[in-house]
Amino acid sequence: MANITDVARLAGVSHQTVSRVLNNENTVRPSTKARVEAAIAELHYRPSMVARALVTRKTRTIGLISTGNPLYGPSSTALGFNEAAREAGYQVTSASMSTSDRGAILEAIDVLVAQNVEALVLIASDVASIEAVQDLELQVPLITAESSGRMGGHSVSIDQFRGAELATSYLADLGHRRIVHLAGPSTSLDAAERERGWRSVLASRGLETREPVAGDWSPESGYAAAERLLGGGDFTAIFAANDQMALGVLHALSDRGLPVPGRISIVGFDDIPEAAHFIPPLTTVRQDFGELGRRIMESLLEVLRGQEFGEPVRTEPRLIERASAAPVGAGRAVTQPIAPPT
Amino acid sequence: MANITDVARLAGVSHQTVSRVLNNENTVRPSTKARVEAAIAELHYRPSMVARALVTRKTRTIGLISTGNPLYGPSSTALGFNEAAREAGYQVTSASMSTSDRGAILEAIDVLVAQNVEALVLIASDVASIEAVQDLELQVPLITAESSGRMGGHSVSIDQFRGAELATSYLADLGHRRIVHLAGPSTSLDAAERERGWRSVLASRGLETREPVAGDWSPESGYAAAERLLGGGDFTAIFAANDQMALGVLHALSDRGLPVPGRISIVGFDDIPEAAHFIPPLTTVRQDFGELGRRIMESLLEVLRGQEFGEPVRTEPRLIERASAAPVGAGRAVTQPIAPPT
DNA sequence: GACAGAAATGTGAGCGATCACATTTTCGAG
DNA sequence: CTCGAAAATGTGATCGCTCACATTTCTGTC
Repeated sequence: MANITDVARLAGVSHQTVSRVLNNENTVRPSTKARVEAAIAELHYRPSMVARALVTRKTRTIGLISTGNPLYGPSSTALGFNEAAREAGYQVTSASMSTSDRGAILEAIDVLVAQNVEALVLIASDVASIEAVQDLELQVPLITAESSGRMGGHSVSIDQFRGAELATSYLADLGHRRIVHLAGPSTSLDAAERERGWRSVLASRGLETREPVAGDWSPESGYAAAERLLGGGDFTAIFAANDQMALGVLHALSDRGLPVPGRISIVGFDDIPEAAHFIPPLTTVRQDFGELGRRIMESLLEVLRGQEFGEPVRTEPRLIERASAAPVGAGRAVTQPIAPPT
Repeated sequence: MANITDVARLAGVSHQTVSRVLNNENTVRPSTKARVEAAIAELHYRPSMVARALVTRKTRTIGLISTGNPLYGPSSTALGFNEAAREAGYQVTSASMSTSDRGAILEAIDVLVAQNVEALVLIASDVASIEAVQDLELQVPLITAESSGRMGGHSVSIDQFRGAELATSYLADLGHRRIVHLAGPSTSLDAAERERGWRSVLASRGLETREPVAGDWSPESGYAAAERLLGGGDFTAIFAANDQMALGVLHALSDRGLPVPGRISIVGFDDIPEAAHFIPPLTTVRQDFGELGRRIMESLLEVLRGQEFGEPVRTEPRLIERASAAPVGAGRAVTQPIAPPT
């Protein structure tokens, strides 16, 4: 590979002039600039980012850490972020891991920092991940996609609390008085926010609050949770903390012959691409993950340009009405606890 | 940040000795090694990967390009790859894009190569992406996750053809004689392989082959395709090229009151986490995407160690039996073309 | 305790760019 | 023309490390 000196020699100028052309400083005479560019083209020269990074101390690279399984939400956020970063001229070095192990996260951060990333982004909503980075002394800014506010200004998120309010109010407006919650795992901050939103609406409307049952986001856990919910007493609506669990619920109710929304209404969360084709199509809370990813990059750019972290950026989700929730009494309400199948 | 000279000074040795400790060459006396390590710890020293890369010309970085929407398959593959890479001491710089635009791909490769990645991985199954890289003259090895064999030895994949055979044979063994195919987009190499597998089984068993209807992987397209399929004539089974489209089919059939698998059996492809909770639970072909990602890294390591590309690595998918396919005639077969709803 | 050979450590150059500053060239005004 | 300021270009140091080779310090043997 040719280097800057080779180009300089061929163009008959000094290496510094080549450097000036490379960084298009406008103190180079058009005629020399043309000569240099010709030499660059002839040698197929590409400046070494590594050498440049060594002296400028800028790698134009951002470290992206993501934990947990490759779910639709985080994956979409990562994609949105990645595209926005590339557009802004940044590279993204990603460290993905299926665990949220503190040691693994710190190790990944260490490697990224050693590689001189200019900033870190953490896409993860579980307490373990957030806590792992919370009080870290870092040389570079770190932003999380996290909605509880625990990271102070260093976060960009979709308002999970608001989303849960939307879902729960919608069900309450439909006349449901007993709205149970299928919560996400207790390790998830987003899950906690969603539960909080649900509780808040129930409380403000004076509705009974039954202790929620928690799943782990998977359809399996949704299925299992539905059985526990059904064994636990009377209700007409379920607010599930994500669409996958809602699917499990749909399945469980179908297995028992309980019509949705005839007897039980369901609202999910996320609006995954499948949700519109669940049977029945799922009413859910849509989060624009791509947008979230782009916003993260925007915030990061501000910080990288020297601005202080401002208020946490928080965007609003929105309710998508489909067919899984209906006015209470549209079918017969479940009035008795239902025994599990024998 | 401290540099190698600072450490050397504090430890009372030369920078070269520090370098030796860093690269744990065993020509350093244990006592000096300990002194150096103490100095490293005291200064919180971390060697600059950038400086190291400049001289060794090795960045220990791999460029990962992925195109298209964040589907379960590619995302899982990327995760598996990322974890394997980290374990092997490599970083992953990823360029994800929702398009498969040739220009965008070449641009991304250019940026990655300029950054001195040691290898490139392309996770994409559409013709455009593969063609974009197919005849590229690159300084670094490039591996694709691609099953058609178009990339020669430079690919690692799950045998899509075999998976389709599995699905189709399963339906045929169940007694189905008219098995239609809901294909993936014509731009997808994987889709082409799946269709080829379906055709192959049909041909070898002397079964009628109806022209498949193509979707775009989305549940919406599955729904629409089901309607076209139903309008097109008689059949008792559908092999859908992926689970999401199978979901759309399930939805369409449910809307028409056609029982699955009573009248129509369905087999999908991928085994996404939701598939087990579709109504009915979907019989499908499972691909181990995480494994695929790890295999890609394995192959890459061999190449990076100087071995030649060998035969393309090809792993087998496997059929997961659930409830969406049943022996023909378990319900009444559809004998007349069904008019679309008015 | 002298010596050779091995083991341990040190020295200076160089990777490929940018930075700070020095030097040369150009251009317009008098 | 000459002069001086502005524009254009050049020079050498430097970023933080590894490489190649030089030098010093240990060993063990006689």
